[in-house]
Amino acid sequence: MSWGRDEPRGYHHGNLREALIHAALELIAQKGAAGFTFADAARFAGVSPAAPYRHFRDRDELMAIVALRGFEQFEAALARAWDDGRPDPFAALDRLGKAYLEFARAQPAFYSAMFEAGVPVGADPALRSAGERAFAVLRGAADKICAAMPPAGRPPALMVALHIWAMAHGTASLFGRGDGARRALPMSPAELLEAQVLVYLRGLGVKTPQR
Amino acid sequence: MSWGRDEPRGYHHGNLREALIHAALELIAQKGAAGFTFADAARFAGVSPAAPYRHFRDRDELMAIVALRGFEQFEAALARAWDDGRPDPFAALDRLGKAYLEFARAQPAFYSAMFEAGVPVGADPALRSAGERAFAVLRGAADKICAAMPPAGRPPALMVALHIWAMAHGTASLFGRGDGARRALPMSPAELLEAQVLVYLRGLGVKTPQR
DNA sequence: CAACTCATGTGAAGGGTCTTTACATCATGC
DNA sequence: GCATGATGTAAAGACCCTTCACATGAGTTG
Repeated sequence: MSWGRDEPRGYHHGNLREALIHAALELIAQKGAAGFTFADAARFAGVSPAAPYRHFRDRDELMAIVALRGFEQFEAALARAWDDGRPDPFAALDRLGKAYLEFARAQPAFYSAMFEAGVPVGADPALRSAGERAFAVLRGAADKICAAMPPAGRPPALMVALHIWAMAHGTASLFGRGDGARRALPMSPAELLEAQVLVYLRGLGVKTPQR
Repeated sequence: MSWGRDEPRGYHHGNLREALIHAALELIAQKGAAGFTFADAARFAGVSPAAPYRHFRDRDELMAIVALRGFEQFEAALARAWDDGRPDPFAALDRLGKAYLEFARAQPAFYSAMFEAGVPVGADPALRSAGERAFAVLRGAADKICAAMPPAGRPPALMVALHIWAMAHGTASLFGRGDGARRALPMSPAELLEAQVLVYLRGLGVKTPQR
């Protein structure tokens, strides 16, 4: 793949829109969401600083597109991990948590754009709905977890989904980012989250299969 | 209080350092951590764009100072809420969670600088230690919670502290920020966190006094 | 009290980014 | 072929970042 300015090209780039998105990912990963500049992306793609404006209203719109792509990939990664709750919802939930952390670790550019760059997720309908779809995976998992409980005293699945989201997100944000400089932990983020979710499930009264 | 450029002043400002910190807080709260500029802060304080360089190496250092102040205020707010676990550790823990959320809601500028602006907390020793002191409040709370459990099967207090931190931080980051545009919830962030912590504590096997 | 010194603030300047505008190039369809 | 619209360029104004030489005046010292 070649998104940079390796080969010479004619007056027209041919695929500038995609090239700019990839440039943004590369640059955000390198220098953080704040350090990334529109002109940088143009330079990276080998075009003039004005060219990006043919494809995005401004830097913020490019950032929002990156966040949108991020939510789509995030949803795909979570859905792949959840795999419809196979072989059982608890093993699948464990994979789901690990996938959440893995995404935050391996895709810092997407994660920043989605959660830290101040992109107004609620404003853009497309972005909002992409976020909803990603959350829907968690929601589906919570449904199956709740369905495994006796109907009496069964908690609202939405609440359980929000709780799982908060645990995964908190763990990822505090301990699971690439920098690692944040804190020396006695255990890995994945172990920490797994233990946390297990305690939480026990608190819900769920019988998790012991291993 | 007057940190703006209300009254005229002589050649020297008299308290520029503090004025710039307050300007930064004001501007970050208004326009976000990314939108805040060094020149803006100077204008806000009524001095030339070069003046801030007499007090801070660059924009990043000012941001780090804001984060430092934030951690100090955060620690104070958490300690006040925890109040050494009075009247009982569970009521105090509930206050602690609410204080965490309240800080994120009422002090978005501090919160952004501390957790979202990409300030390298691990790098600066003063910043790192301020963060540690804030966390120490959670750690102390976890100690008392664990002490209320039967010694057999008592979990590591550090792990419990990290779990509580992750829950509070995840809830605050996802649902508790000022914008509110993020998601319509069936319950308030405070209720959500309280329920989550209660479930978690039950999972630990703690007997929380019923109300 | 006068002179000195140093912290603090200014103005100007170079270099970078953001964004718009008029213009250049080329792909596409008729 | 040729018109047309999409895409890229160059240039320009406004703003920010940062440094430098210089100005000011507060505190110290004899």
